[in-house]
Amino acid sequence: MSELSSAVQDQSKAERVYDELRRRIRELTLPPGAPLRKEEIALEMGVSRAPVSEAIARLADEALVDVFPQHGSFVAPIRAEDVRESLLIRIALEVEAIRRVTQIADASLLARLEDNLSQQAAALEVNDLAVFYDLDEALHAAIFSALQAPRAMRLLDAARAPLDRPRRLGLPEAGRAEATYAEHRRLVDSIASGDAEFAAAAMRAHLAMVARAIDRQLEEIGSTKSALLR
Amino acid sequence: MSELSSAVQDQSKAERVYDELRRRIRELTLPPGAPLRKEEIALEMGVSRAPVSEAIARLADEALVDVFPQHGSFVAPIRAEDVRESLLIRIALEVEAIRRVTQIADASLLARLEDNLSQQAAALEVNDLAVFYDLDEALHAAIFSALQAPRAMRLLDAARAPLDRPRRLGLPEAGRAEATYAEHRRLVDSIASGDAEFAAAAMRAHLAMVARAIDRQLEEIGSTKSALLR
DNA sequence: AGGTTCAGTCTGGCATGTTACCTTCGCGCT
DNA sequence: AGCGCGAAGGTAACATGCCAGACTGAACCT
Repeated sequence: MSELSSAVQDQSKAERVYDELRRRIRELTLPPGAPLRKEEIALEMGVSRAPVSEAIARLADEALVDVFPQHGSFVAPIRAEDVRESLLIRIALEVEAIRRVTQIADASLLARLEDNLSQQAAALEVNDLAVFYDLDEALHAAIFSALQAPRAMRLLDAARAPLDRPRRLGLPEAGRAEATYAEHRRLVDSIASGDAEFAAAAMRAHLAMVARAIDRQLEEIGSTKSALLR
Repeated sequence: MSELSSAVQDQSKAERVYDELRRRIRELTLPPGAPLRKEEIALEMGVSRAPVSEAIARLADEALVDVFPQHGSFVAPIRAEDVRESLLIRIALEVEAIRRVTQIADASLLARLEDNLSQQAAALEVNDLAVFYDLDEALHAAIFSALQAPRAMRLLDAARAPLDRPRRLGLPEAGRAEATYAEHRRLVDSIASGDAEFAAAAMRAHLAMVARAIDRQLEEIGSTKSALLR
């Protein structure tokens, strides 16, 4: 048995459980409020309760899970305050990041960003929103990765997770993807310009639009599926 | 027995171990490179290895501890890259925070900030740098706490921890405390002005000075106590 | 003598048993 | 019938035992 599992074990079991649970929560396969029974999860994933506990502890850090000691662990409801706070963190990190990246951007980075933008345009052409969103995430990640700041990038990723759920719950808005593309276009152009203040303003404007979209989605969710909120 | 321990146990054992280890690492009681033997720590703190493991995992998240699987856990060396990244995170969060706080600051907050500044002046008067630094931290915390963003505040706290060690290791610089006080004075004034851009610039300037001071300390340490760095 | 292999020892990761606590539900008391 | 109280079930937190991988050092081979 161990020969097979060791082949997969480039990451620890706790890490695998963490990744899997996180994915399910972000995709709403595990909906807000769902109980996380450690025993059950351990059984399903073929591990013991210990790595499951560690995974849940990490998810609790990211506000994706609520742990009530001696009572139970549950997928966290979508709390407006958590979403606001995640946005604050995201804005802080991404605005500072683009400021710095603008000053160190080289041709190779700009080429990668342009390539991503082309793919975004192609995805829009065929109206594939799932791919478009992946590219959206990839663009932001590409900008950030130029900083060589893995820990900060992890924080950004953690901050983005709670923002995924309202987006997936709400209906896609007509024209929003096209508007997003235009904002991304401006982001890349502003990086190419080399003007940090200009780039920061572009990022801030972009994320303000993201914030407004999420607000509308929260409202939409609140009026129909309030059970998921609290 | 349980009556006594339950009285203390407003926080879990894992949390107590975490707090204690973190304190020792920040104060350099546990110097960079020191091995963290779980068994030993568990024995000393009167708990089992499980909560110690959880504490160490959390410290590894904050880059205060390096874990080498199947080999050992050690207090992380002071890595220039970690310090740089922590500063990036700190600047990002604090600049964004002061922008927002400036827009929502009320008289009560300003009064608290002014009170803190008075105490800073008093501490400088009697040349008590330890108290001055506590007040420094408290001032930043007071600004941030106005945001009602506990998770972001935790991130900020985590980002500050790696910056403590170079400061404590290096010699205090003549006049630096006085200069810091002046920068703090400008920070509070800029918040009172209500101009978010101005306040952000003041915070950025302040943290740039902090960064330069830390850089000098890193250099000083590097030339004399390089064992602690790598 | 130098290099290599292999056993010993130490470590963290994981499995599993135990404990203490919180919730709930049902029984008994008023 | 209503209300309080206590027992039971379920949970996270913790204790403890076990295992596999990584370094170390010594013996052996070249």
